[in-house]
Amino acid sequence: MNLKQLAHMLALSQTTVSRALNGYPEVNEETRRRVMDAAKRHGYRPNPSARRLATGKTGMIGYVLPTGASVDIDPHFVEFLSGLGDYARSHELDLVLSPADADDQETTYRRIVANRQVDAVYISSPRPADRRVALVNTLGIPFIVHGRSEGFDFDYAFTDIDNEGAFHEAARLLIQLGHRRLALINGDDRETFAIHRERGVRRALAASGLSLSERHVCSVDMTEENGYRATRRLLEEDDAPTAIACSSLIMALGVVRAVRDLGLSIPGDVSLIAHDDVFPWLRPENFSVPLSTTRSSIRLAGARVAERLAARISGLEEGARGEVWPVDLVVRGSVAGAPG
Amino acid sequence: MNLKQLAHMLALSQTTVSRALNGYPEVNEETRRRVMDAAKRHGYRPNPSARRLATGKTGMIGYVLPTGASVDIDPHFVEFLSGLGDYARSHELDLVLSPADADDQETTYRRIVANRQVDAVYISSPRPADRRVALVNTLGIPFIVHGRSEGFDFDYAFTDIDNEGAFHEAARLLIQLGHRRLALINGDDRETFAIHRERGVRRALAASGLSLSERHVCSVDMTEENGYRATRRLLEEDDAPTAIACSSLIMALGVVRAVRDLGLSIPGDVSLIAHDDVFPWLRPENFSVPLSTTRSSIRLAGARVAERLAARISGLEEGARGEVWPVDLVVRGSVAGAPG
DNA sequence: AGAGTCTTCCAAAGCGCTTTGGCTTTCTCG
DNA sequence: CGAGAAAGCCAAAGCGCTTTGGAAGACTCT
Repeated sequence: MNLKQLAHMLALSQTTVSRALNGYPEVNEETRRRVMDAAKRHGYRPNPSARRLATGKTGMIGYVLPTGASVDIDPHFVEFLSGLGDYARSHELDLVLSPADADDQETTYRRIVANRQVDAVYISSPRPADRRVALVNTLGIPFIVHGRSEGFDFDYAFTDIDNEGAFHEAARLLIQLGHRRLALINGDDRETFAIHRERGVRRALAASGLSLSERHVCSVDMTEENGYRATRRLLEEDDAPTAIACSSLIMALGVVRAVRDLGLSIPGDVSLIAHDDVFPWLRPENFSVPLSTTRSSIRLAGARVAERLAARISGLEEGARGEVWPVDLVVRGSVAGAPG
Repeated sequence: MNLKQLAHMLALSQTTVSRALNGYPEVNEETRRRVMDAAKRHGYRPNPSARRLATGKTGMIGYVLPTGASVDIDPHFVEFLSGLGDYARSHELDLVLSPADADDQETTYRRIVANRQVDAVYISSPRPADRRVALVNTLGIPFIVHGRSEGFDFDYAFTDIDNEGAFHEAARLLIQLGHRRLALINGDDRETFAIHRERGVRRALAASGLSLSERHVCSVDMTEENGYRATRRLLEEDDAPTAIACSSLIMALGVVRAVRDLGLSIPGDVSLIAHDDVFPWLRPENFSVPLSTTRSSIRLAGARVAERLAARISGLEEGARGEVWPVDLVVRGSVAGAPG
């Protein structure tokens, strides 16, 4: 059942039927009702390919997925996706993932924009002066950045959490508890979130006349194993830290294992605070020693990004508004006063 | 730059240019070269929307993503996606995720097929007599099932791993080590994979005249917490099992924690084997006691599914061939002879 | 009653590609 | 040398929708 047939059986022109269906004002309400009714009764659904060709609108939002044998997609991604999908569903938006060589995403961005394959895109895990952000900005497609980039001469729309504030608070708490030597086990420090977290820790330390030793901060892929290794290295030094801030729950698993392997205990010998993106399958309160966290649901962020993308597509949202969500500091058993 | 312009500047018809570009035989090789060359030089890329409208081909593969506030997407999904994306990239295929109410996916399947939104779909986590499989089969769109359904009067194409064989081997090993009371901490037993795993364990036990107590098998969402709870419950009983088979590494984390909380040890008091889908961020060899596993890379499965979908789209693969991959049994420190 | 204004609808022109059917031109071969 | 076949190209008709530019009729107002 296509528009032509529907129009014919209603003895109307395609124009009128199309307009009736799309809510244009220049059609009699009575006629509109008739059309709507017939459309529903015959299960008419406009062909999206045709509509796309005519309007350029796709009803899809895009994401360029970095791939490659050595590229691991974060488990965070799936949780973000849950939120995004949940919102997208309610607005009949689909999500198209365009896999790209991790080292050449530009080609793919250009392609999906030039081809009008999606109405908007989002960008995640941005770095300072991220080329993707600059690119989509010049390409002129609506977009939202999940996280923040920095150092551009233009503004852009983003949704981020207050990473610096979160880790500042976490560090401040540890310092108040008497810790003097903190360590930070961070994610990839080429990404903005990691930079902000480190900045937060440093700022808290500086406020008390302390500082973060270079040897006490490390930047690694956020796996359990890397958490373990980093912790072993940290705790086997002479001036081992008495408190650790850690950028992910998964790494925290490794931290806990390392501490145990060394015959030490949490929080007796080492206090630990990790960032929790709120995975349903791994909860900080269920760690052997309940884990203190800086908490922010990445799933909610996904929903919010979808919401803003939808708003931008339909023209409800404009401009370069960035929003920064506060992060909860949740104190549990894994922190205590400094030993000695 | 569209076809019309390109044709005009080459002083050829659109027909000829189109044919030259698409490899049709009725065009002079010399002409084809000229066309190809000009196309490349001017960066001509056919407009996919137009091509779609004309041919019905989209260059996209589809997945219906169950969503809802209470629906969690598995971290397995992202790893599968890595593999899928990696292959899809090399074939210029995009993946479209269509979010659907978890309780009404049928509407979405019908929509994406009726609208010709994708060239093929895949289905994951199937159950016996899965309605989605029956549906896409009747809808007539090319598809691959990742996993297996059962109980249809038709055949279909799938890629699965030998879950029954894997857990049969695992159980057999435990039995050989003298264990008599096994337990199975399984995933959702409405899904085929879980049914097959349970069957494998039962078959191994039966072969030695043993059986799996109903109280020793449980079916839960695969979270750390559920692994913990199940293990506590199991080990606090009178006839507590001496060996546990577990359907995921994440649950195994909970198992390990529970065993420790109870003052018991692995493998001294309890042997443990878990299934490992091979996550880069959590490795069984790095558990405090290195974990024995049945191992199969879900990422490779993703790549394989993409490969088969691509083959089906281009007509290279036909028929209802199902393939079942063997699973490695990797023995590490978490298994030992039965205590006592 | 005639001019002007709405209201309501329509024919037709795109959107950019593929594909059908046919028209020249060249080649082949008895 | 002329008929038939093959090669190489083209014009035009879709694909199914939106949107432009009217047109016809109904209504208002002087």
